[in-house]
Amino acid sequence: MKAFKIPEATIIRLSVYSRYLEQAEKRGIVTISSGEIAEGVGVSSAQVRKDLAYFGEFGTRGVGYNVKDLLYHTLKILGLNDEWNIILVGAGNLGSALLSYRGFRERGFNVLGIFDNDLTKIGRSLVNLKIQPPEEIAQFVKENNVKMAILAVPVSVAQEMAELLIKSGINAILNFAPKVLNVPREVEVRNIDLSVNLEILTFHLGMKK
Amino acid sequence: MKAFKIPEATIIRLSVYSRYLEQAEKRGIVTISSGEIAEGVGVSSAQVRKDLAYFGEFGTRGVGYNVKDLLYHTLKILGLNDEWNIILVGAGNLGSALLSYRGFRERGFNVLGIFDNDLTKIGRSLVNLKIQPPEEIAQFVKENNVKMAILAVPVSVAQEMAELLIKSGINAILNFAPKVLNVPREVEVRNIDLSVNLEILTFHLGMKK
DNA sequence: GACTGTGAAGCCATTCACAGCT
DNA sequence: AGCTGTGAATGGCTTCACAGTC
Repeated sequence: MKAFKIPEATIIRLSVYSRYLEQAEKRGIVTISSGEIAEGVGVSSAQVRKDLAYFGEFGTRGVGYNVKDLLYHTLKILGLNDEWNIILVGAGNLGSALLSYRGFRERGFNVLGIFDNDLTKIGRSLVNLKIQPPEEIAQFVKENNVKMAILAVPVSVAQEMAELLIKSGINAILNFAPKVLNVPREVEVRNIDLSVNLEILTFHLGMKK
Repeated sequence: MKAFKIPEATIIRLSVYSRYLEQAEKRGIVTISSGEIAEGVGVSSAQVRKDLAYFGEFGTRGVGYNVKDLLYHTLKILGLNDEWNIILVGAGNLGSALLSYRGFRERGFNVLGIFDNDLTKIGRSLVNLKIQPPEEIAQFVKENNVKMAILAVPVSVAQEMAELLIKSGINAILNFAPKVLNVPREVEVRNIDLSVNLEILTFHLGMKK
């Protein structure tokens, strides 16, 4: 169970399997094969089995996997059996949208606080939450057991805000600023770079001519 | 169509190098080494050289790369020497935010049209653009030379909208719906799955205990 | 001396193929 | 007979190390 090095790609797929299993459970499916999961999420069945094998033996040979059971295990592996309190830093367009993104709520992520250093925004409310100044982050994080933050600020202040977050006790950041954040090794960072994703598409379009 | 098989990871990094070079050029830097680029974007210098080598020889041994020249080449490789007209499908929270995201504009992407199938939204304006019904997509795409679309709709209509886009002549889609889209092989799709990214973080946080 | 470009080596992830269960 | 779990083979990306150039 405590496997050593697990490919990042495996974790990504595990998250996708997990959501697929949720749907399958809702549709009342009791047993599912690696082939059916594979079909549903667009990978090979060997890939599904290999990915799951990093964490244990969840299936029955000749039969398949019990949907409910496998869903439970994938959620547990991903750390989703409990809910997560998160904060949002940056109340601009992107931040506001993320706040009302239903997908987070559905997977157990609660945005409890919003922070922005724009004085004109502080005190205003966004979806029932008052925008607070960055100085409040440290206390808020302690009081509300927050481990993760979504960073949706301009590049110019991204590094500075990341450092403030880390000093405040945050140890995982989902960063939307198109900039490589410099953080201590023990802090987890995932970057979502919107332009890069469009540029990969233009690259491929260019190749086709 | 020249290069053989170029790793997706190389394209992603190329996009990052490109933006880094833009900054370097703005700061007036004329020559730059693979080591400096590497340092700036958080990869190894060998990686930088290898990535660039897929596309040609852009540097001078013993000297480094000319910033302006290399920037030009990276933009060209990515297909960014021209601007791109794109459309947005889905005028919900996420769609609205993406519309006002400055990063797209800065890299030459113009959102020219917004479409949504919510009748209460149609006709309303978002950042100077009138929201149009999906039936208009086909004509709009033809008239405005649109090749790419951003898809920010609920999972329930994502596949259907993707098919409409493809029928309308779109051949690259940036998909935000957490669902695997079924599309013909010649259509390029990139998925940005916000929840998956948070879940990778929770996985890693779980591992640390 | 400094830095690029690149074959070779090393490493990691995916696919194959089949033994092992039910 | 059907499907999982997994060692072995394959394929692909990254790192190494150095020859080549300025």
